Amino acid sequence: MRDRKSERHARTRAEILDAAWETARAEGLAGLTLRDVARRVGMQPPSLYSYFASKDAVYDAMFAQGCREFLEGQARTALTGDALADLKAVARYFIGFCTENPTRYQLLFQRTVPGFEPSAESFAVSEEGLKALRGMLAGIGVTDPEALDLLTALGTGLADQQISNDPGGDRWIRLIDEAMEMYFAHISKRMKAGDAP
Amino acid sequence: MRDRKSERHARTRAEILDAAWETARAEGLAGLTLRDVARRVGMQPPSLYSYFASKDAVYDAMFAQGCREFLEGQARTALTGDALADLKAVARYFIGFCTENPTRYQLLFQRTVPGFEPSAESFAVSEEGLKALRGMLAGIGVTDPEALDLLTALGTGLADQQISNDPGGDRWIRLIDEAMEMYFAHISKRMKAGDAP
DNA sequence: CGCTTCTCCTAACACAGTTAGGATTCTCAT
DNA sequence: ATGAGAATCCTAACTGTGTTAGGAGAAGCG
Repeated sequence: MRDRKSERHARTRAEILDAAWETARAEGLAGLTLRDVARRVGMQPPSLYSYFASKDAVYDAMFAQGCREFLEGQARTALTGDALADLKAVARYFIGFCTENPTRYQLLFQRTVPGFEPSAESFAVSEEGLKALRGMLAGIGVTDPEALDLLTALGTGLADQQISNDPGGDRWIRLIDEAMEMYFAHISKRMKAGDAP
Repeated sequence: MRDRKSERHARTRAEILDAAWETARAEGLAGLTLRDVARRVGMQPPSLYSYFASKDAVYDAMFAQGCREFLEGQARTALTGDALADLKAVARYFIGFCTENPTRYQLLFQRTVPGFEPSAESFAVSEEGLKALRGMLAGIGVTDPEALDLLTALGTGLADQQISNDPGGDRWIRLIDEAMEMYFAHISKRMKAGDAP
C-alpha cells in the first residue's frame, strides 16, 4: 500500500532542499541560513530539524543531488569514437556543468563550505560520477594515472578560471578546445614513444 | 623623531596577525575566530577593534601579507634564459608556494572565506604579484593571453590537486615538469605555425 | 473512535561578530 | 614634573547564527 506518510515527508524534504538551493544561489553557499530557508518554506527554523539533522545535512543532501545531476548529464553526452572529438565533448560537458551553476560547482568540486565534508553515502554518489568519467576517458584511450591527473588539473583549472572570469561567456569553448588539443598531442606523443617497455 | 606610539601599535598589530595565522592554520580559514585570536594574544575580543576594524580587515591584512610573501619568493627565483627550464622553475615556485602553506593558498587564490573580498589596497598588492609573474613569463616568451590563460589554468589546477591529494609529497614535481613540457611543446608549435600574420 | 506518530510551534541556550562607554595608561609639549 | 590628550584595554550588552527541549495539534491507521 502507498505510504502516504513517508511520501509527504519526502515531498516536504524536497521542498526544503529547493528553498536551500534558492538561498544558496542568491546569497552564496556560505550565506545560506536555516532561518532564511525556513522563511521561504513558511516554517519556523527548528521545524526543519524534522527533515534534516543539521545544516550540514542540508549541504550533504545538496551535494548528493548535485552529483546525481552530474551523472545524468554525463550519461547524455554522446561519444563518437573519435578520440580528440570525444575528449573535447567530455571537457565541454564538464566545464559547461561547472559554469552553468557556479554554486553547485563550488559545493561539489571546490569544497568551499566552512566545516562541511560529504557523508560516506553522498561521497559514494560522487565516486560513482568520477568512475563514470574515468570510464569515458578510458574509452577514449586515456588510462595512465599521471595523464589523468594532468587532464583533471587542466579541467578544474579551466573551470575555476572560467567561473571567476566570465561565467556565461563563450570564450571558454575555444580555450577548452585548445587545451584538449594540447593534451591530446601530448599523450599521443607519449604513447608513440612507447612508455611501456 | 621616533614615533613610539605608532611603533607600538604596529608591533601589537603584527602580533595579532601572527595569532590569526596560527588559528587559521590550526582551525582552518573559516574556523578563525576573533575570540580565539584574542585569547592567544591575551586580550578581550573587543580590544582587537583598536587594531582591525572588523574580522574581514584581519583577513585582508593576511591577504596582503601573503601577497607580499609571494612577491619576495618570486624575486628570489633565478631565471637562466632557457625557456623550458625557466617555465619549470616558475611553475615549481608557484606550486611550492601553494603547498607550503595551504591555508595561505586558500586565502590568496581560492577565495574560500565566506564574505571576504580583498580591499582595493590589498588587491593592488596582489595585482603587483600577478604582473611580476606575467613579466617572468614574458621574459620566457609567453605573452599570448590565451596561452597565458591555459598556463594559469594548468598551474592552479595542479596546485589544487596537489593540496587536496598529498600536500608535502614530491610526486608533483614530476607532474609539473610533465605539464610544462606539454605546454612548452604546444606554444612552440603554435609559434612556428606563425600565428601573427 | 482511539491510539500512535509525525509535524510544527514557542522558548531558550551557546557562541559568533560587533558596539558603547568608561577606566587606565602612555606620550609628549609645556 | 606635570597636566592635556590620545591610545589601550576592559566590561556589559546587542544582534544574528545553529541548535535543543518540550509540548500542542493534526494525520494516519487499526
